Amino acid sequence: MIPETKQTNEEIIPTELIIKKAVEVICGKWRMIIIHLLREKVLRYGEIKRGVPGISEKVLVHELKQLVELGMVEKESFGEVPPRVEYRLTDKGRTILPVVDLLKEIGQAFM
Amino acid sequence: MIPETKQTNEEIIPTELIIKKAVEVICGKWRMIIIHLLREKVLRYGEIKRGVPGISEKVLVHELKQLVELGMVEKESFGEVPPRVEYRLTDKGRTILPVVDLLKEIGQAFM
DNA sequence: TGTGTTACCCACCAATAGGTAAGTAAGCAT
DNA sequence: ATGCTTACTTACCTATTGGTGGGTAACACA
Repeated sequence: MIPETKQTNEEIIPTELIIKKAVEVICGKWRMIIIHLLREKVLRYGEIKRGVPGISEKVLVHELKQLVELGMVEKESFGEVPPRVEYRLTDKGRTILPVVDLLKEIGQAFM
Repeated sequence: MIPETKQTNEEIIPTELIIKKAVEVICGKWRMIIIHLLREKVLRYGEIKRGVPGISEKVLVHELKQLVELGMVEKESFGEVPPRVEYRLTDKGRTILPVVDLLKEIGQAFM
């Protein structure tokens, strides 16, 4: 059982740790749905909320914060009142769109 | 926002529900690691346990049960003492190997 | 003055996931 | 008799996740 993953001139991280991290990143009841929503459009907070029916405000705010922290989403606040805040996928966020697509394929088989 | 997924002559399931189900199926701290372990070998319970360091017995047993229920893993008990039990990936289980591979690629970027 | 708007925050609660440590069955070797 | 082996089970506990229902800022408009 030898770690298979190489990083040029850097430490070698065992596959299981990498998978664990990736699972951390993509999991959560709503996260992939939010990413999927943001796939083609820049959306305001309220638009995301309406696009993810069933999610609570607390969780949506928390998810968006984490997605920003992870570098997957960018937040832009315009200093207006009432407030206007826009969220858009970053390039890093786009790297997980293939996962979303795979999930769409695979999910069918388990319905 | 029109549901994009068609099933010939069957009900149309909204994309978000499919993604949600898929996330349910693949999530859990250890599940993808177990699947990855079983990728090329049929393994006994104890071998899996040693291959997933850190997992508790309770959780491992529970995960294996769920994977069997989901049809992703097959369990074979030989009526021996001390017991011998083998676990192997099913074809259905193999359908999520592409997800594991994607996770391996993506996980890197978030380490 | 009062109401609506929007994107939040907060205190509290419930459900689920995961961890710990002990025990069990049944046979074999000592 | 005793202990070793293996694949579990059980009771109990903690941590994380998610949900509920309220509040707030700051301005525009009636």
